[in-house]
Amino acid sequence: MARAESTKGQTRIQREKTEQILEAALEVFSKYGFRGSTIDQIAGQSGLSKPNILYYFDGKEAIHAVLLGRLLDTWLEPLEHMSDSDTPIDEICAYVKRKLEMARDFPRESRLFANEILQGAPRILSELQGPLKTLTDEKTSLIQSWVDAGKIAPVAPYHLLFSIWATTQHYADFDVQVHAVLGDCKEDCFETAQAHLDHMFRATLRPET
Amino acid sequence: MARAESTKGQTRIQREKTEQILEAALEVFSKYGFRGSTIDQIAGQSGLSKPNILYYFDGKEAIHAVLLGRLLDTWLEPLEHMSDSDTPIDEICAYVKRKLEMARDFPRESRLFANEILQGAPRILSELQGPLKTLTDEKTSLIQSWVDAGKIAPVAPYHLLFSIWATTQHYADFDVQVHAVLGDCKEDCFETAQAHLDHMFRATLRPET
DNA sequence: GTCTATACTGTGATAGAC
DNA sequence: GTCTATCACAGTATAGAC
Repeated sequence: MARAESTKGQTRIQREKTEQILEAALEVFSKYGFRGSTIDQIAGQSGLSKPNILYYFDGKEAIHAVLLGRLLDTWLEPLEHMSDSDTPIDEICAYVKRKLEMARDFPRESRLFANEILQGAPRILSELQGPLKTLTDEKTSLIQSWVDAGKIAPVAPYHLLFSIWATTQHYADFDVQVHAVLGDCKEDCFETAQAHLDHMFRATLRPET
Repeated sequence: MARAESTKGQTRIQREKTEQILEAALEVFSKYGFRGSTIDQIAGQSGLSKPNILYYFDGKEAIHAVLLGRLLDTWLEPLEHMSDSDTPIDEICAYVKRKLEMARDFPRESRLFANEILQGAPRILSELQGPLKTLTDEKTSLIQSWVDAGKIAPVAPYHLLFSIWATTQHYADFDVQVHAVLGDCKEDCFETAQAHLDHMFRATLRPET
């Protein structure tokens, strides 16, 4: 029994099926949450049989855990890229843009994350208090240094980040509501959103003269 | 069998127990989502027995439906109050403040709503396309009229509303993440958030001179 | 390595005593 | 009107044939 735990020592077939399962699981978990999802649904979505899935993964939780584990890296990456700059407003707005693009291109990942947080983050609380907190502490210090240098308006760094996360992820997480309200714009929606958020955060950060 | 459908013709005891159940159900549903919640949990939370709950309500869905029905009225009320004014920026910021207070005072309601939307709004899609869309169409027209009159900066009205909803509800819906990142500030968190959002939306809306 | 058949558990809902 | 006991079903997981 291989029970795909380490990535090493797997045949090509095993890797492919593992990916196939994870892809299907992401689709299902992001739509119905952890408890709302069944292995049957993942089986149907992936085209594999239920026992076959349980051959590759050690249960429903294990699949979910792998997805969450991968997610956090991807999720934090754009923030890691934000670094010191002579034009901090551009730097922050580039981060906003990147984050919005992720909401557009990876809405399922965003919803998987949202589902988890919304229900009290039972499976990733330690990740939030560890890597996430470390990174945000670091970046809020950076933002504070820009404030202190008078390069941007005196904003509350943590809450600025919250506003960025909230406004960008909203387009993925509340997608249904957005489209119910807007009727049905397509990509146009993201272009307008991009322009709006750019305006908003530039205005927010512009130092008083 | 009374099966509490209409509010009329109920004894005082019936109303009380009904409320007791709904209160417990809100607690549970907001925490675990619809499918993640069990009647057992609601029973435990309310102090009533499982069959007793099913005596008052026609099943799990029925309880959830009542909660969602009540929610939408409460949820839209602050937006309804936003009306034409000589100082539109104050009017919008008052709305933001009211919305943030709701996130603080009714986080469970916010999460119940978020859970529902996140999973595709299967039970309230028509409400979104009906009452919610009607109201937002009306209010975005109002905002557009302020833009046209040059009273506020040229923002995209729909996306302005999305930003307000996203930033305020974030403090209820992503509460766990907020506290993981901040450590443990208490009410202080909401005061700082209030000041931050006020600054952000004023800056966003201030017309170019 | 993959399937069929099946055991076991948790959950929604009902029947019937009190 | 409320409880105890129980059913029926869905869902996770396993055993064993192939």
